[in-house]
Amino acid sequence: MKQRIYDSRRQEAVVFEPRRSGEVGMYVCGPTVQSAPHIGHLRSALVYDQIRRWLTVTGHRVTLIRNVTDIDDKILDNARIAQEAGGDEEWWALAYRVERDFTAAYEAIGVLPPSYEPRATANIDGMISLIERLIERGHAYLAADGSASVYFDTASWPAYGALTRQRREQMEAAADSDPATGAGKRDPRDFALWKAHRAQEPDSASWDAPWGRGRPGWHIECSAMATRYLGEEFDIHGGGIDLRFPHHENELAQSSAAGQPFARLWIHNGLVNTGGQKMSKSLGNSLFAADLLAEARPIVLRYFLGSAHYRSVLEFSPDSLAEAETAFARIEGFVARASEMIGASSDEDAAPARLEDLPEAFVEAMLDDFAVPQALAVLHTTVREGNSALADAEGGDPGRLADLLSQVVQMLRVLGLDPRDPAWGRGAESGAEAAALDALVTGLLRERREARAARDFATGDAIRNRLQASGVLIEDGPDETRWSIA
RNA sequence: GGUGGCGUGGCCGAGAGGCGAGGCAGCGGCCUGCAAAGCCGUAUACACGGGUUCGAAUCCCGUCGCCACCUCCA
Repeated sequence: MKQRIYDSRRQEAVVFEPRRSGEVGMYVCGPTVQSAPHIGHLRSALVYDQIRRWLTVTGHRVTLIRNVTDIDDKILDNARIAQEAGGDEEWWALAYRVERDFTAAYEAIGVLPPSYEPRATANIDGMISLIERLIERGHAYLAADGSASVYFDTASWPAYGALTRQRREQMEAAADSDPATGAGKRDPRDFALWKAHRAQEPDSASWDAPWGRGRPGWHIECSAMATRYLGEEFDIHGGGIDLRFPHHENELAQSSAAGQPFARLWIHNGLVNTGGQKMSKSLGNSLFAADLLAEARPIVLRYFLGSAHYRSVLEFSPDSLAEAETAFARIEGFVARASEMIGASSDEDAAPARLEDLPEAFVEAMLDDFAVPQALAVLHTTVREGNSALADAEGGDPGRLADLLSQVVQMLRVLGLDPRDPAWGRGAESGAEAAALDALVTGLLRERREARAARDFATGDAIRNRLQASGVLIEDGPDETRWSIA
């Protein structure tokens, strides 16, 4: 069975054939680093992380480029507002600080670093060449007001609207979001490729160009960087569904008008809703990464974000993370108990996921447009079988248990959810603290065992309650009592 | 006005012509001194009305409701 991917340009699932067999070039729209990362950014990054991991497992060498847009109106605005309030942070310092927040949040939930993360400000020359090419070809023009602004001429490009199946004539004639730089446009649907420098903006936010000093418009940076790192034609372009228009439409228009085939396949991930409503800055219902990470373990947050198909809306409710915690803890519980029972080796821990070790149903789900929720169903079913095998392991088949454990761990690894992966940090305590805690708990459990042996259940239960109150959960097994931190 | 999506059991969430994915919560049971964990069992679910079909949650027509995008968005 071949990999199928839903191409949101063609609006249908297609069999994925990379340009070069065994290699995939993938460009994903990263954040505009203007303010703190929220759950939507995490979901988006996670979606492409899982796709990238899966394509790697199925034998592709994936080059993943995820940009950082570190120059735009909002960044300048936010820096200016903060400065007016007495701050002294430059726009570029703000952008860099926010970029680090993003990196930290991505890393927290186990998103692997892309192959490269180009910054817009480091690719101005590529954007300038692209704009020159568009001017030469008659698809861009200098602003009529004599400023250095340059606009894409949508009327000159009949295919404009191809990505989102909209006809130019029927598009709402929206006023330019920024009248100051929107001046000199021939048509309200034209978009800025280059924004002339304005006196009130810092000099550090402008660059020289053949038509005058200024800074790049939004959209052009992605065209330039995708081409630079992946070539004029590449396999997959991804991003949030809200970027489909105008951002991706404009990328496609300017790149193809410049004579480049550009992306062969477009992937768009769904957004996160709260209370049935889109979460966004303007609605003030943002769920920030920092708050979520304070509320739930990172691995649980990752599990939650993968619980809906990547193209579906993911509904976040106040109970979501607690529910995810319960569900994921069940998987972890099995992995822990089964590992103890059969004593999994550390060699096995380190082994990368292998296609042939995965259940067929899991593989089929992933091949069918990365159907992670279906893959999770296979995972849960395997865990249940594993727990059954564990329950009668005494007189049962240890080989079967080992096999099921291996399958579960392999699936978790593919999804980036292996609780034994050192990336998750195995708890915060140092070795000495862990040893001290272990000694204390073990001592209490010994006292409890003695009390219970003497049928003094009141004392035994009191010890259990005390441990539970401290966040230590205990489970009585046939021979010994396991304990874990809640 | 244009473009696209959605409506599945208490909740989340897959599926897309024929065996009721999976998770959370609930209920009954097993295990346990009691728990916890785990296992087993447990639901006349597909917005509404028509139609096509031997058979429709799935396809077609219509209706209602919700959401997103149309130059700030992941």
